[in-house]
Amino acid sequence: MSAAHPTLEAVAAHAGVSRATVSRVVNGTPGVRPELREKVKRSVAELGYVPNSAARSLVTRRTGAVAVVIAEPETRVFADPFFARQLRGISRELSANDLQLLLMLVEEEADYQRVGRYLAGGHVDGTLMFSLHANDPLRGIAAASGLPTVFGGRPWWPGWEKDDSLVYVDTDNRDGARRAVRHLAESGRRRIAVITGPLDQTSAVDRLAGYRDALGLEEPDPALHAHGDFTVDGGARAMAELLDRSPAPDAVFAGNDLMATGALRTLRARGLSVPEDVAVVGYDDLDPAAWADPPLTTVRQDIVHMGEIMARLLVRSLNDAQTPVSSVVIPSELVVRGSA
Amino acid sequence: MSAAHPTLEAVAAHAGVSRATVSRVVNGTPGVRPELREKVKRSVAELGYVPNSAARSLVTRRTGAVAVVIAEPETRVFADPFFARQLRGISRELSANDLQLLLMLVEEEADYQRVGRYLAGGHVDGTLMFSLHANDPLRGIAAASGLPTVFGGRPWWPGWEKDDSLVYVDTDNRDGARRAVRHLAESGRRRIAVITGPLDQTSAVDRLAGYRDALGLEEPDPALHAHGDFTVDGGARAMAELLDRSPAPDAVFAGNDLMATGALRTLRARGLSVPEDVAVVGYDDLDPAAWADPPLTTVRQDIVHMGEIMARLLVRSLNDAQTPVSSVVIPSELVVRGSA
DNA sequence: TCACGACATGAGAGCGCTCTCACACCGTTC
DNA sequence: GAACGGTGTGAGAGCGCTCTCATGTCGTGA
Repeated sequence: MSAAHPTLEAVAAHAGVSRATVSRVVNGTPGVRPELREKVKRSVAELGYVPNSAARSLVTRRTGAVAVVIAEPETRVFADPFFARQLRGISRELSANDLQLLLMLVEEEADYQRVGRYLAGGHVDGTLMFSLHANDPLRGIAAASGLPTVFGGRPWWPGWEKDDSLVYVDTDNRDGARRAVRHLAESGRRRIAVITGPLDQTSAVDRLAGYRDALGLEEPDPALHAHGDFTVDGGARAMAELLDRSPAPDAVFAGNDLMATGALRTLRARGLSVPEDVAVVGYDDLDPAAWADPPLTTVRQDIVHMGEIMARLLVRSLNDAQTPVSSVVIPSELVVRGSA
Repeated sequence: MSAAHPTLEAVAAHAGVSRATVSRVVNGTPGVRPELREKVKRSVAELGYVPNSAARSLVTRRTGAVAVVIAEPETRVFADPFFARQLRGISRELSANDLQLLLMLVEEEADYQRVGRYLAGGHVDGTLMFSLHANDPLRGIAAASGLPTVFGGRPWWPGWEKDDSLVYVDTDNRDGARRAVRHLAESGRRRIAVITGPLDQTSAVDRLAGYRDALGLEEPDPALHAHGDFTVDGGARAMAELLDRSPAPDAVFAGNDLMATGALRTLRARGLSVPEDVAVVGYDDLDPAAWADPPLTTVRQDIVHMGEIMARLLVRSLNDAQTPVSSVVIPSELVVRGSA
């Protein structure tokens, strides 16, 4: 066993060449005689040389790291494996490009400051940001840092449409909702209700828009519209409200699977059968959707792929800052099971 | 607005002191006159100075980063928010100590090599590792890197008990299982079956041991023992097997909530009622456990806290390499709901 | 044979920081 | 008044790397 951490210098001495040549070989820079290149490579292997990233990034001004910032209330992150999937895709793509994934979870006000300072400090080459709420400070932080940034999910703040520096990756919530509701309509349902998520999140808004599209409505019928908050309990409560109004719905489109699960619970408690009395469609295709009784008809989105695309866009703008990249919307797909 | 990234030198010039003094102030080293200290601090604020971490770690040999390595098949990571919770706890504790969280997800053989090289390269100060399977190469990689390491979940390989360099944090699976099964026995159940997870994972093994403890058994009755694989379908299948044998069980302890959910499904399909005909207890207290019908009696473990403890142990050994830290086992708690 | 360009290699500066060491200055003691 | 220790500050080396530039070597054409 040789020294713990041999330096470029040591490899150079071992191979009988200069530091510069070893550097060229290690970095794959052309212009080194093949035989010399081989010799150096052997020395590298023999000594177990690993470049010191601190020294490298000190001179290159590149860190080889990307920050993934997730600003989410506990509930959302815990209730579904959304971020785990997302991270999986991101991780794959980043490591394929020799980039490290620096995870920053934001919970409280102070965390925003910490993240802001960190990003502005130039410790990473770019960032991937998740925040589902309107007017989240993350946008400002990203802008202040001057770092290439890709958002997960369409962000939302006044005038975002005009901001062409904004790059995001989102699933096609509107189209997915459209498909789900159209499916209900086509199977003969006439009084299709909707349970919406928090309307300060674009996903909830877009899904409601898809519902309106499918039914050709300017505004949903107030009697057929209830608010959940993307939680099981919220869905159960919303379903109860809907049943207490008239006309009673013969179908429900829930803004996500959690709320659909809650709706199922209420329906069961009221002695109504699904899908005979009331058809139910969810959104997200979480694992529990398939375990539900009856199994949920829902909308699937390829979340892992969404993560991959985010990372890919970022990598592209990292490698070529000139050519701007544009946002991507991933298609959604209806999964028909027993509930509708 | 001043230069994008002012250096120590610039701050020194601005404050009219030497680089060394600024460094002392920035790092909180004592031995600087209070008035000078204030002056320097003002300059730092005014110029928006942020230390360059590359330069710093080049000389200190400290990176200020910790790698979190997760080697898990997709299924586990996706099916439950276990790691999301874990990461939450880890993230909190690390950022409280000004350490960065570097996430490395291992999926295939090649990833192990990549991680091994990276860790050996001295890019991080320590590692937190997750791997539930026997003989996972992670242990070797950790050892080879020479980095302080804390494992999540008790690892398992030949002779691990004698390896006192090993530090892990785990929940008390054995005791949790004991409580769960004792609860079944105390409510008058006589034929308590067990559905086990993959027995190459310590959590599955320990939960089985707890089952034996509670019943005072050397080995479980083969007729009352079935294998799931920690999945819903596995649990459903195992439950069917158990019901086809005799004597039919009047209670089931499932090694996790997923399998318990599957068991519930089979019982419902067979027209058996829970808990009247068969009582069911799960493990983990995932969110879907509470949504099940009937809601699952299960065992809760404080996963966020587990993450915090892992990070805390690592931080401690980072700050004081002399004093060894010892493993920690987090208590588990029975949550009684409708299913048993 | 000589001038020339193409190509391969080495020398050396410098990235921004920490840390050791030398030095200056002060108050104390004999 | 000289010697002393304590304290605060600055000078400067050096961490391991990249990258520019100078230098050396070769093949080609006149």
